[in-house]
Amino acid sequence: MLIEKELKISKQLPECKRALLNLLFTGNWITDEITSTLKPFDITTQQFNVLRILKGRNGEPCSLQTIQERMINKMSNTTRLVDKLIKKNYVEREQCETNRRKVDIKITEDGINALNVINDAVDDAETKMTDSLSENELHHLNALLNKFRTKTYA
Amino acid sequence: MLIEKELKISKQLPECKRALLNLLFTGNWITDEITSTLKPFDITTQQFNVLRILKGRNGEPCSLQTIQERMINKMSNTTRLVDKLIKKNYVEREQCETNRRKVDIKITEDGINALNVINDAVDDAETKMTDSLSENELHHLNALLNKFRTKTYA
DNA sequence: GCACTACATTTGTATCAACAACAATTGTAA
DNA sequence: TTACAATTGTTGTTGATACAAATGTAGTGC
Repeated sequence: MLIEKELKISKQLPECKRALLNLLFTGNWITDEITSTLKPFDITTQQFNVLRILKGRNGEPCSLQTIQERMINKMSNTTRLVDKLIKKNYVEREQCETNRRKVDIKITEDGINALNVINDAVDDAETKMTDSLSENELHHLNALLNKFRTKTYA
Repeated sequence: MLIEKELKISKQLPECKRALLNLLFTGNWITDEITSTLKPFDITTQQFNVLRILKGRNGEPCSLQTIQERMINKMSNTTRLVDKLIKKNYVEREQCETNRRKVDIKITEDGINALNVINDAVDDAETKMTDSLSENELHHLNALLNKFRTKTYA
């Protein structure tokens, strides 16, 4: 659907403004879909994200800083986000031995199990969300987005 | 830049997951840019958005519901968002005469003046942000995004 | 007019996020 | 080995946000 129609904008926008609105709107759309997919599992998208990052490291612990770097939305307080996951017994925290400023965060068995279950639901949702584009179109979209974020220096 | 590199993901993702990450990441990137553009003007992106919506109506008042429909991210509490704008003297609120359940929100002179100034800054930022893509590529991107959001029913 | 439902907005509450101040640790260099 | 700067994480405060319940208004059938 045309973004102008979606947001009930009467006049036609220049292509660049339209692209920005379209990106923001589509991003929110995806966020909403994933949020509601995760709702039954009582976990937020950010918490889910952290679990995925930790699992991606195959048991290797991860500092808060490393987690933050890899998050889709860089947030200002990873400490408290991890606190939530500790309360749920999905991750463990301990002081890093080689650099005592750091904290090692590790995913627990419980966390891995939970993540496996949740991942199935999310995979489903993700597949459905990208249904309308062909593999080729998705590839093209990715290329455009990567290029989009390229900073051009004058 | 490749999204895998941006988020330091070691393995290659399937195209569909990559597209979703890419969209979310790019959306956040845009939000961050606009947020920092607006910061000196002491206004949030959502408040700015509401002002733009109201100005787009050329003086015609607008109910809360109408505003909500047209916002990029549908939020749960437009009342308090408008409260903030009233405090700043950018908008006025009065009960709608024809339907007293509704409230008419109108942008004030102050609001229009502020918006004009802010718009210049935002236009600049928006132009810079879309610099890396050609008009043609932007058009293509828009087409893909519109298609992306098409729901396919089985 | 009265009960009933739908609608539009507001309010209460709990949670979440941004920002800044702080503390602890490490690295470096006189 | 002391001094100073940089890194890493935590905590307090304040404001924003989501969700649910409540309020007030309109329309509809009787």
